Amino acid sequence: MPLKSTRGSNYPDWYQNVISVADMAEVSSSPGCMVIRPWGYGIWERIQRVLDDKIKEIGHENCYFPLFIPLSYFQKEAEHVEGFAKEMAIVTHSRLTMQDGKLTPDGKLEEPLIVRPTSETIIADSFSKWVKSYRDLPIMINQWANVVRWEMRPRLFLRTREFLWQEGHTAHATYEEAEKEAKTMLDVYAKVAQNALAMPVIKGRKPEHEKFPGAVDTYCIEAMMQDGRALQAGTSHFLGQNFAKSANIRFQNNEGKQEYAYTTSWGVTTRLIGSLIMTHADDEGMVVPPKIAPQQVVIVPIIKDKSQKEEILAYAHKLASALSSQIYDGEKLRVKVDERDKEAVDKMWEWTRKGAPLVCEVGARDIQNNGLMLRTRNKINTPDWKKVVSFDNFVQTVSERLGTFHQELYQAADKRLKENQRTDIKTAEEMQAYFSHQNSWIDGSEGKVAFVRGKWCEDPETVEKMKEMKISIRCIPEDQTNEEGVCLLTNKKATLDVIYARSY
RNA sequence: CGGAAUGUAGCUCAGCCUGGUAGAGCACUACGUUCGGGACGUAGGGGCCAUGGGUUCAAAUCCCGUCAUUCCGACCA
Repeated sequence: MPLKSTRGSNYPDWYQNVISVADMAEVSSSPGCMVIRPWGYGIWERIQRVLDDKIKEIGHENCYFPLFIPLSYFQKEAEHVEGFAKEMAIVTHSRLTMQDGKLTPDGKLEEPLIVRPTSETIIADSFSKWVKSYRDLPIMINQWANVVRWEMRPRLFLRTREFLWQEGHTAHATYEEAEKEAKTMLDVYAKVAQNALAMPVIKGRKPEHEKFPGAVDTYCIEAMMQDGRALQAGTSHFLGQNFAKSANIRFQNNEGKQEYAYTTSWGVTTRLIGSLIMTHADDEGMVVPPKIAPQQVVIVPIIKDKSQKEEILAYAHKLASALSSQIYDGEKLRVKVDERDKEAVDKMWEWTRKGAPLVCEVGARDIQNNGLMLRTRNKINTPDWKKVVSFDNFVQTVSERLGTFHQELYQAADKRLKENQRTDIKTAEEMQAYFSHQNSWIDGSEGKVAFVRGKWCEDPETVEKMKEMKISIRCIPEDQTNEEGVCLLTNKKATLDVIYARSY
């Protein structure tokens, strides 16, 4: 029995269904916010672990900055404040008092505090104190935190008022070094997306009108969702000297002269979990890539007769312990025996909907044969879904099976990305015709909309045109052909290659 | 923040038009039958009908306000 809504019947509803049946998150009673449930948070913890290791490998250190930022800090960088002004949560009072039987805010603050939507301004303030000499540079820090942006139309994982992220901030002595840092971090994001999340991405740079407020250059990775929309899965900004000048991050160079530092910032958010769902989930629920699955193998005991319970559980634990000593992706396998007092089938389907990669059923028959019944999540509804495997064979091959699982997820997503990225659209008229369709599940049939790779002339008038077509330039990809062609919005001569799409 | 729709049990919804103080299915609990099956039977628990006000002898039902959710738009990771 598939979900209430499928990808084909109602894509947005399907997305919410997956989150709900997989117990990943729910809408909170606190408006616009989400509760991230253990299975969803477990995935986030795995992503954190993988990414945190990479961030530290490069030489960044974790630290923590305040949640509250004085209002005046935002006034220092004009572009920055303009970009965020419309979506800020502002603390104006410090206590409640009872007035006419109603709790009323009282103790008005001298200066209102902003609940951080991002921390460039407050971190730049610290950087200015930390940096005196070129010998103090570079500064390379990162923080795992929550941020608040007052969204008017929330969607679980994709757009909520509060979300979790990692934000890295660095300061460097030279333009080149800072720019290289921004690009290095983009590479890290792309690799983590591909290697851990099994999600292929397109690396590129944002056009001028899509840049982060206050940035010189914004780099990004863009992924293709199953309805052909683009989702920005990570972003890295080269901030030039903009924030250094507004916060006075200056240092003395080796010639004794004062110079402004060059800064960067980069981040990924819990939105990645949304992208994971729309990359891998199917009409039966979630499918979690093994490297970030909280449980990679779940063992469900089949107990028909209570007298067999002890023996079957002992066998299940023997299997779990044998599997746990196996190594996949440099770590011991994460294995769970589901001992809850529930029907075995119910448990099996629950793990299917949650998307645990491998589910093993073990019962009396398996003890007899020294085997197990293996269900491989991504093969659901195919002949390879259910297989009887011997105990020893499974223990020996489990890491390889998880590796294959990851590969298959990646290949399916990569195939979708390649097959739905049109490069044969050559005129503004063809472009209009292509984007005349609504986005819907790209199931290989005709009339589907996804990405178009083509030319852009950079004229300001194209921005309005794209708004009308409800599309945007997702990025200017790294691999430019440098051949002259025709702009897909104006038919004017153009050489810049861009990715056009609708987006989340 | 603009437009539309919706708000009744944990979930999906009926009841509202034509006022008379609550229903179904699923889920949950117990017992039983089954079960490597996305079961079945019997019994049971659970709702001051989003919220505040108004009309009325009487409001889930009619009227007004507020809040929330979903979809569309603007904005955004």
